[in-house]
Amino acid sequence: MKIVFMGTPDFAKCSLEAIYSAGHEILAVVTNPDKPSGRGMKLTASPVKQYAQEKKLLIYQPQKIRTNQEFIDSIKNLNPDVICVVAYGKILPQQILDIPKKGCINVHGSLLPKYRGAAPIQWAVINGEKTTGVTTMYMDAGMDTGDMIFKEEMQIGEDETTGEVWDKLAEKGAKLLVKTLEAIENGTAPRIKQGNDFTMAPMLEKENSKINFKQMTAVQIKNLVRGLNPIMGAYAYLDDKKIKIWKAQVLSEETLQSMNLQYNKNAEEGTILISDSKKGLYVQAKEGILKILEIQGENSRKMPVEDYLRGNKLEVGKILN
RNA sequence: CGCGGGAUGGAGCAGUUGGCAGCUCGUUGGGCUCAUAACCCAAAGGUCGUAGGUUCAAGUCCUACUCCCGCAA
Repeated sequence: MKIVFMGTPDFAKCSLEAIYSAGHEILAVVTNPDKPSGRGMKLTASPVKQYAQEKKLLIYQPQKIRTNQEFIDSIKNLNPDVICVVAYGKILPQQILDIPKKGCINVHGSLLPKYRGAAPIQWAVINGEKTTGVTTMYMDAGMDTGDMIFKEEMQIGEDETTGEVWDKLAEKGAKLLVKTLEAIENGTAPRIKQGNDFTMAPMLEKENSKINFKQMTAVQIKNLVRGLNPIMGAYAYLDDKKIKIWKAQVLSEETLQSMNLQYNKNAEEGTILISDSKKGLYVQAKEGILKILEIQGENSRKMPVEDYLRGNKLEVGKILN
């Protein structure tokens, strides 16, 4: 089929690669403009653009699309059968949605109608979901509200991070997209209404990455930590210094006690119970103990706690907040 | 020219006004112990990122360069 592909991050690149390999004709690739990013604010091309360049595909990088008639017309002139949108980063106007004869297809990183929005994978992990998946759908004007075509479910491991789930879903999404395109070509693609039983997964704010020991349980903190790995990392303050926690594990008080270690059993939430480069770093949390496995100090790289504690003393009794 | 931090034995850090290069851990050997990730003793391991400069003397001060990292996007 003749396809226009729209997408930006590596998640989208997977899908582009898959449909390209599946032999579809890619008329054009639309991706966000190169943005200054990283240290030194160097202009960086999106993963999708890099792939498109490799394959010498036609690339569009419009700054705006809603009011960009010139861009809309050029897409129209390509006369695509289908437009595939995977994590593009912009909302498409009705005018574009109406262009392809066989519709605009989107790959979304959740089992719709759960987790509509920009950060479905992150929120699924943060909320401690046991399963998630990918969904393909016909796009409409709403935010991830279109009729669904196929879904594929996937388990989230207890210690899996957003990064890991992300990579797996990117693969699954790519395959599902290929399958979806086949079905559309054969005219066998279903249209399943989403219904009203939906939840939202909005873009993550900085505020979402702060650990609140007073309010969150040990399990919630652990889920937050892995949910924000490797995107921004969950942080807490110790003596006005920000420390990020990249990996943590939950222990029950009984488990810790059975380990025969000395510590204050009545400490308030956030208190450092044990800090030892051999035994590890344990912090009191609500409904459990948090064993911190990977940490990052201010202006420092992330490292295993054992390493961190060799050069940085975290005193027992101090409180994280 | 977005802001900032850093480069010191295998790891993580310290090194004050320039004056013998240190700490915690690991490694190796030995000792102690019913036993241990415990304890004791000993050893190995660094041209202090690169190149210049100032100085009797530079990890430390000056200049340039390379590489790494945090924030912000």
